Amino acid sequence: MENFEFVVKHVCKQSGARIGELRTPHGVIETPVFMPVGTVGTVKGVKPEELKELGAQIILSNTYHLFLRPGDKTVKAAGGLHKFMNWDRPILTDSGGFQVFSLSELRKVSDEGVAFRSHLSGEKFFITPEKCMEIQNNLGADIIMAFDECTKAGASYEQAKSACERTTKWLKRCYDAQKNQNQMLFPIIQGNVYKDLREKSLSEVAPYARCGIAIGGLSVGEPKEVMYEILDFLKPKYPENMPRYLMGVGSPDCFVEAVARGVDMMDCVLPTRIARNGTALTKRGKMIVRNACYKEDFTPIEDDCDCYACKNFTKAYIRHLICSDEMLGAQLLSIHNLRFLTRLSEQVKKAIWEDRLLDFKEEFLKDFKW
RNA sequence: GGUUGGGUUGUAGAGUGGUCAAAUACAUCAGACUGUAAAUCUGACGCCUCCGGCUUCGAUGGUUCGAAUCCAUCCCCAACCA
Repeated sequence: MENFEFVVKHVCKQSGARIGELRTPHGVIETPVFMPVGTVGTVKGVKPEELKELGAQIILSNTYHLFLRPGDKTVKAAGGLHKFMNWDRPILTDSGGFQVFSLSELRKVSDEGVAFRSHLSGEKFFITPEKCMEIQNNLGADIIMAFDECTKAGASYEQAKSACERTTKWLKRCYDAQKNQNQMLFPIIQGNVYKDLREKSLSEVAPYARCGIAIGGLSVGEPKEVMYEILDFLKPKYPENMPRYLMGVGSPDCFVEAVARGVDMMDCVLPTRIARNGTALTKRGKMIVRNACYKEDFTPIEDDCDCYACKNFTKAYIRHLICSDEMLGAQLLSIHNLRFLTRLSEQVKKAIWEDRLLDFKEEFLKDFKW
């Protein structure tokens, strides 16, 4: 795969965390990286130029959502997702595997695939691994994800085992169906909180990994400590020379904890979602800017933040926008929250270069309350 | 000055003898949010020593076992007529 390459630039002597560079057809991604989520081909409330300004290197989109609307064929006709949404940096599309989990009321899983009822119209669709690859080929993201079965927190061993087996079988079918040299397929490890299943899943899935491997089925409701334990368990077992992508994580504390456990890539809806609901990320934890105590607080969300919102607006103003249901409030908080994560990733990278990530983690978590 | 309608817990607005501390909406306050069915959802919203008690429905007085609801007087508001 000459279009993709991952190079480890440095390994933190203190933590084992890595600095890496992942080359893709749309540019190089420096890891560890936080990837903003733009489910339907837009990071809600944030323009592409703003994403670039705040340091987003790659964004996520979703197979299931774009398949339903506007349709992958339409995106293809537009010239692919990059052109359609005017984003020339790398894109990763999730496979719809997470929707197998989150839309559990609207779907039925079988070995052949997943029967979905559209959450928009109720119309029935059947998504197979092959169909999933076809859609993702049409969308044209740089990194595409295997179609997996994600289990919920509290799933029984049997359920988790069955989901793992299915995920492996589906991966083989995805692999056979994926022919596009400009798209890198990431396999996904499942196994819920069961270490033997995680290990088995990893060993079954790793042979299919060419330039990246993903850890799925975490941060779905289990305690953070349990997630950290699984990451610790997996850390020495990954295949060499490829980035590890922890799917759906996370909050700033989880981001730092995961990088310290060898994770290179993460994505999460949290920063943009809580922004729309009136909450800002700060180094002390979350700040509910909507709260009355900021009514006449004419200072920025964070004094030392370099984002557009902090450089130009006060908490009192943003609170006013949020309370007035003005869309600019959500936009400004989204920019701030995403910048918070990209800035955090920059700080983390610096600490790795300096071989002091564990020190940084301790310092960061000392003040950060979640 | 007259006629009519009306004054209900922040606002609007139900309720017209007991099941009413009083529907509902909005506002307000607080919380949640982790591969986005989320610009969504949850809770609180008279007071208290809160599995119980206390004080409320313009004011005062009355009828009644019992009143936000019925009667009397007064105060205020709106529309219209002079």
